[in-house]
Amino acid sequence: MAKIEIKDALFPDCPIRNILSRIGDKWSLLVLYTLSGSSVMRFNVLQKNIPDISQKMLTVTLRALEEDGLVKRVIYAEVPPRVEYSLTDRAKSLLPCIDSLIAWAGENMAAILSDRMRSKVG
Amino acid sequence: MAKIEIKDALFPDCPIRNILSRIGDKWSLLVLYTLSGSSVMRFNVLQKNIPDISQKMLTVTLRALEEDGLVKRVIYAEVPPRVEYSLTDRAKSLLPCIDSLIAWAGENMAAILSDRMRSKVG
DNA sequence: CGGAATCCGACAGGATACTG
DNA sequence: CAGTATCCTGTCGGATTCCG
Repeated sequence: MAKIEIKDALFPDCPIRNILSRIGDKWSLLVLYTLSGSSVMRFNVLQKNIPDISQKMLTVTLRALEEDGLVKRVIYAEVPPRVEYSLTDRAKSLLPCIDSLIAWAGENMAAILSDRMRSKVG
Repeated sequence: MAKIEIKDALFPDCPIRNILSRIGDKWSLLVLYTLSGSSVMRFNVLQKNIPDISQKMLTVTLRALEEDGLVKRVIYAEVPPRVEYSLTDRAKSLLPCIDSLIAWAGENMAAILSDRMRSKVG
């Protein structure tokens, strides 16, 4: 999952490749979904909602999402510092896609798991 | 992207984590989408349609999708051997999600790219 | 033709320590 | 609090070779 690439090398216009190179990593979709839970969220709240993300990966993921115009980052010049993250309109337009994926998973995951079991046995 | 895990260790019931652990890798979505192009597809045709996939990764990806009940594999006892792959009904029910993702990408990728440019400069 | 097996490099991502 | 900066490891996936 080469998130670094701005465009896919061989197929710069393939939507699947380009979208996967952005949100197909381990954390992006999870961060977007978590952010969709409230209008604005601070760094450490975000981290508490995704307990097993390291702060490095949270930072890296947020920066990448920000570069893609999916997340807005607002820094308040206070002590202690406060940084608030929120979804951009562009990200909000992506939410239905994510939701439909989640809905699909909710309906099919149990069956998938039992299929896995059978394929392990047989 | 730990595709090996049957369930996510910390959140076995989180749909996002489980779905991502399956189709969030480099090739799965691309293979599913390619297969959706025709009712049945042979191994080497599939490979020709995804020129930069190695035959190892095509095999691995197809096996994983088969285990999840997303791809059906039919072997014909001929010489030379023939193996045909097709989407299961479960996979077909996932196609709308994939399509909406692609559609979103089609509408937003250009803007994302230009945002990237600006964030590189500024 | 459609794989399986092996070797191997690159890099995503975790752990830890430090800072404004 | 919200990060950076290193270091280090696991694994993903490419290249190659061999097989029914």
